[in-house]
Amino acid sequence: MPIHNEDIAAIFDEIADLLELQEANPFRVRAYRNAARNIRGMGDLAALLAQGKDLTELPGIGEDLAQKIAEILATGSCKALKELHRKVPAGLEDLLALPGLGPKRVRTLYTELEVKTLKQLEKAAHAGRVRALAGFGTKTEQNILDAIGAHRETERRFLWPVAAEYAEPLLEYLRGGPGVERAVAAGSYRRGRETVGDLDILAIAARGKPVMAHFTAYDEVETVVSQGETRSTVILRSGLQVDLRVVPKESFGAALHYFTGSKAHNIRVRRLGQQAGVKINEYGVFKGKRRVAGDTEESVFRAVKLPFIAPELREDRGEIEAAHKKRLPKLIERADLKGDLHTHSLATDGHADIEAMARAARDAGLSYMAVTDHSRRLTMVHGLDVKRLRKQLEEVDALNARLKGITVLKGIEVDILEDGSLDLPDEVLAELDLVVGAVHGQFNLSRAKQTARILRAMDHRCFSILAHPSGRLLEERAACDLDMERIIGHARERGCFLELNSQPQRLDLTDIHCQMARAEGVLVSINSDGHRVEDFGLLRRGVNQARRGWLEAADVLNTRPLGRLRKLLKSTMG
DNA sequence: GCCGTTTTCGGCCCGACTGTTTTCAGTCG
Repeated sequence: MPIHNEDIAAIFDEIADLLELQEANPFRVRAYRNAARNIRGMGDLAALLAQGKDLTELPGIGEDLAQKIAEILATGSCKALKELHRKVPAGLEDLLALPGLGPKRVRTLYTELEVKTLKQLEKAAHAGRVRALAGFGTKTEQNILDAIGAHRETERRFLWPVAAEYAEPLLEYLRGGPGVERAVAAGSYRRGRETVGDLDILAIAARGKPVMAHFTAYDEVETVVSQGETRSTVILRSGLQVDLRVVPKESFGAALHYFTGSKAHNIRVRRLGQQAGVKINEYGVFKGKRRVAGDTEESVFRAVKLPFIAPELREDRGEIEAAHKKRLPKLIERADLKGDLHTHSLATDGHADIEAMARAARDAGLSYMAVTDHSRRLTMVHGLDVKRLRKQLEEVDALNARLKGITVLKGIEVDILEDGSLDLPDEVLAELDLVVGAVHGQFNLSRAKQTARILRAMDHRCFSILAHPSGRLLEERAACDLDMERIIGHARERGCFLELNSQPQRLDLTDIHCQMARAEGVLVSINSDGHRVEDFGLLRRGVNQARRGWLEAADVLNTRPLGRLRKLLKSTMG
């Protein structure tokens, strides 16, 4: 069984939980958590180890953890974890997942009430036995019951555009609040993550109290979780949690930096501050008691001798080191895109004809658009067979003769069949400007088979772009088990391209895979996969993901003007 | 358990809110 980074990270997190319950040295606990977090953002550890790489060179991994990683990769498990499980009752660590319960309280619950499971905890709380414990009270007891209830409804994350639907009106509302000078979204929303767990909003006002009263009075607020003068938390009817922090104007930059995160990035920057002899918090940068910076984010970075780092990069994935070396990427912007290489029309499952799509693409500032309808295998959407595809090609010729300011390219989103062959014969594929290949079924093949399937498809002499490579649908369907390193390497050898699909549920490639593609020199195509005229607006989401993946305009295929693009495509078409 | 332009020991990011207290511990982000 292949061991993934996530498996190792999960074991380290579990060890951290169990150590906490034993009241181990908190810094030791943190070391495990840091390692788990770092591992989630790294290249495949199994492959690194197989290459003979010294794991202690990785950040947060020393002798001990390197040895544990090797052990997990070899055996799938870890003796230290089993050892801990012998000392801590099974299931106890699950209680830590309840908000409001940390290691101290869970331990008390166990030693005083012999509570080991959620069910036992619920029973004890109902019986009023929790409130009697030292340090607990009736309020805490009720909070525990509420938390158990909320825990049953599985944690929900919101796709970024969904979060935006709640965030933007709320920001407008807050801007109209008493004494509010500014209100902006920070957190993972500002970093442009694929999904947002809760919304962090930062407001500038001289006095916090009236702003908080205004905030909690918002008519979509269902629950006020906490309310202070500088920080409050509410839950909206939609289930979205919103944290609002209010700071004075001179603290805006420091607060924006701090609340934008990520946590890992912040810790790095604060540590740099310590080394430079300053203290960084959300109110500013301080030398002793004197504020030396903090009105803008730039001033905070300057205080630790760094250039401005774009929010999308702030994940502690090398941005600090790159900034030090003045090697930060000049991130791609939406205006850099010259075309879109994956769209649909009425011929299959699109909602507009090719002409309407082309006009919309032109209105979106693009100068070319490939129509890439589905192939015959997808009978559900009336996929194109050879005859219908040839008819579409004639239609495109006629359209190009007529349309000004936009060129329609001839393409297909051809199904990659289970054995890696393509769903249409070579002769017709060879008549196209580009062939976009995609997997639409048999997502559950083994890693070896799925990878081989895609490699074989890429070997086809007409293959241009691999669309939505992992097949994942956020919050719905997991990614296929794929060896992305091999696929990216193969794309480089073959001279073909990988898609970053801009549909909010896909955003596939991931940010990390974009970074890998860039490192290998494989161009990424940012496509809308548009099915309706409005869908060209989604390209912003794709560009955002590309920025999170460190891509510059030069790393993206469809930033090329049409002539250059045609040459690149031709080189893939045997 | 990790780490090092204060280096092999002694640090490890920092502040706010809640609920319990009556000056603070626990938890969270």
